[in-house]
Amino acid sequence: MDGSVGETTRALLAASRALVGVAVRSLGTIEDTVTLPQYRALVVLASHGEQNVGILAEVLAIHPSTATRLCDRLAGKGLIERNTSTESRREVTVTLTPAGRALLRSVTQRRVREINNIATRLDPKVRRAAIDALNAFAAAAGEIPDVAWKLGWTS
Amino acid sequence: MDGSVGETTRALLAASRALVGVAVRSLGTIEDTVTLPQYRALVVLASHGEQNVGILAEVLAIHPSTATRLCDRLAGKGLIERNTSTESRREVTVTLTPAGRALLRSVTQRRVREINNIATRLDPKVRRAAIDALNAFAAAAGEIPDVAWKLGWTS
DNA sequence: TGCAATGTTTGCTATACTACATATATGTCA
DNA sequence: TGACATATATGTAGTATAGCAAACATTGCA
Repeated sequence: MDGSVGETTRALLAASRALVGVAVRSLGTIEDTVTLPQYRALVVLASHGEQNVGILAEVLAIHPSTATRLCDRLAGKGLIERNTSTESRREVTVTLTPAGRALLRSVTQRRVREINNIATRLDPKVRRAAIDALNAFAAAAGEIPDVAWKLGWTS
Repeated sequence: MDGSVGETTRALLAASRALVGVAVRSLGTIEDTVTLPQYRALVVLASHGEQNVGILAEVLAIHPSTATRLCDRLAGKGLIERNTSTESRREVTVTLTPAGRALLRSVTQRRVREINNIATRLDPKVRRAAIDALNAFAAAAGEIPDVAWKLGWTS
């Protein structure tokens, strides 16, 4: 135990497994409501506000026509709403509906609840140290050009 | 800043986003080789050794017939091998091939590399604290009945 | 006005996942 | 041996993702 990078990496890898597990379980709630690509689209809309179909496609790295049909299904489920853009009548603006927002909220809530659950079990002294360490880590990670939000995995 | 649970949760949530982002990017490498369900199957085989098709189906929570065809595709790609079980000739044992193992290794390596990259940027003192905090977190998380490995997200 | 560029949708095709019902092979027990 | 249970595979069918090509609507500019 010397605080070397290697040891930190090992610890982070272990924490990574745990936190990814939490993230996956939080998605379990909605897996029969929306598919993963659909969920990703919702996350993009939540974090970046309403978008054109084209922008959405670009962000998700899918073909515009695929985005159209993905929106078909999300709209069919009442999770998004399509409106003609106010700026240009050929553009279609996609917005989260209250139901879509609620779905995302339920995922985050579940995630927070579980993380909170785990944090409660930490020794107070360790917990104090964890805050600084984890914030520092998140900050350091943030310096990397972040594409994860594109994939809808970050919330 | 009082070291309360809420603050820890916030920090963990931030770290979670960062680490999940890392995990997702590490999967990006292989996304045109295997699908997510296929990857999950490989992870199960890696972490739990060779399995029957039936057990695999159960662990992945999919129908046995779905597992059969998933194995068809993985075998077609040379990532797994099917053999008649030594115990019973009606059972089929599924094993990772060296190629399958290599694929998983490449994902983990990419993950380690990126985490290492981030860890390097941490202040040595913080890094020291991070090790303890994250190990404690991973340990605390481990006490929860963990189903994440079922989903193939933990490695 | 007419024509090119832009944004979205639709037609088509292919692959994968999914399950249910059924078939086949094997094991087990009476 | 014969009947039943178990393990896997195959037939069939529905849904989602995905991309390419083509149609369509709209914008903007010459």
